[in-house]
Amino acid sequence: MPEAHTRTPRERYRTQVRAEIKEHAWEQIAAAGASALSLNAIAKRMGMSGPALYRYFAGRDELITELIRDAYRSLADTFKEAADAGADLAGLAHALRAWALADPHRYFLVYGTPVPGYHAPEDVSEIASETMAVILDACAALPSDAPAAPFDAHVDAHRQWADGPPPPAPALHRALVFWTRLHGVLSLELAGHFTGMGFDPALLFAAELDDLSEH
Amino acid sequence: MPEAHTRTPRERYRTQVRAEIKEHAWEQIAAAGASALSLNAIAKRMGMSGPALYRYFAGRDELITELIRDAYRSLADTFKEAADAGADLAGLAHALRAWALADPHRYFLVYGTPVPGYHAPEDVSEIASETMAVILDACAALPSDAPAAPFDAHVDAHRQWADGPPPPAPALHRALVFWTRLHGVLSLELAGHFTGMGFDPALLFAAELDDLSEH
DNA sequence: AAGATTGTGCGAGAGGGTATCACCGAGCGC
DNA sequence: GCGCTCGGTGATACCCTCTCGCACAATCTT
Repeated sequence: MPEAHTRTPRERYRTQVRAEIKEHAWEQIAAAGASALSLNAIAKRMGMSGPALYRYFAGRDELITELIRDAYRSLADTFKEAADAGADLAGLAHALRAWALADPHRYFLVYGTPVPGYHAPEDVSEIASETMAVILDACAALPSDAPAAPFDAHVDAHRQWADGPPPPAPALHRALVFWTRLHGVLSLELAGHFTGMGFDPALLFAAELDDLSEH
Repeated sequence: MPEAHTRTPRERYRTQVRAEIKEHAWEQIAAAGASALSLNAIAKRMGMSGPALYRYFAGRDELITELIRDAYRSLADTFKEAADAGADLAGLAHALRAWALADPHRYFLVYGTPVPGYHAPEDVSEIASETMAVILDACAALPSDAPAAPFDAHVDAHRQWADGPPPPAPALHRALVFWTRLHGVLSLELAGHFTGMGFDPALLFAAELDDLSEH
């Protein structure tokens, strides 16, 4: 993290404390999950009183939203870095897997059980589409020898995109398949649904990736 | 639900109240998610005092565990019914999708973000393996013209199964692919990650299923 | 039928959580 | 240097889980 060269010392202190709060929040999430995040506990660990944190975050929801935003941002940056380094789909897949394994709770903050009342702010879905754009670019770079499945025709018929021109149907299909298959393996692995089955999830991930490349 | 032919009227009353509590719990989960489940709120809605519920469930954890158990049981029964009705893999897939869409929160109780401290009781993982067994049976019934991927060799080398003889590697591989791919589409759809992309998730699900059948 | 027993619900209360409030004190901009 | 804004605190209200002792009613036993 580069030194935020903010104007006043107060602002600098403020951003610093905010960052420290988020750090403790991540630790707490790693220890007991996002639902057990407690502002009070964070305050106590920082040697502050409970209500003091409300000077920095409007409430628990805002803090969690910020963490979610950071998680999305981190994933998008990871993908962009990999793409800038010339990674193809396999490279992106490995970057995704490494990112997920590095902090499973961060992964679940992005792709885990949604909270019914919660609606992600605008910029979060924007960051999500950044991530999707990287995958789409990698897919568009591939020859489209796919036999034009009925799904592609459907996409062609219903294409509507948040902003900008919609991607070609085969590339979108490929990107969706990439995304959903890898997420399928990763999320079940991280949730521990493969334990006791006696195989290495990494190899199942690799097998799915191979199948994606051949197809 | 068949009338539980319990002996004493008291036992009958007890099971009835327990069932009613669970019903209200499901409603509350549907409204605000599992993390917001409140014994107090359930008690108030049932016209009882807070502590009264502790006569029926040892605590919040036990209630949630019971709900999770019911969810697993419901999924396993759905699969078994479909299999008994002669469903092939496609039939199982549609049964799974229908089950998931009927109550997304139930799906996330099974396959959603895990709670760090929580460990599923023995019988829950047993029910989970019942579900897996149905998929495996359907996979074993298919001709294995797969080209013996390296993953299959790995499974052959490391086969160890909870109980009973381990399944043949190609069938297990097929079952895992079936499971992970459909879960990948379903979980992202239910979590709302496809909203705003302008395509019908059902068709993506169908496309993945087609690919599974061809392969 | 009457007593003993067991199950059931209740109020009180401990302990912890979110969030708001008025109130200080210290550092900052002028 | 002065005023003002910002950061921190204790008090407080309200919610939650969960425990305890007590009262009441239904059941079982004699």
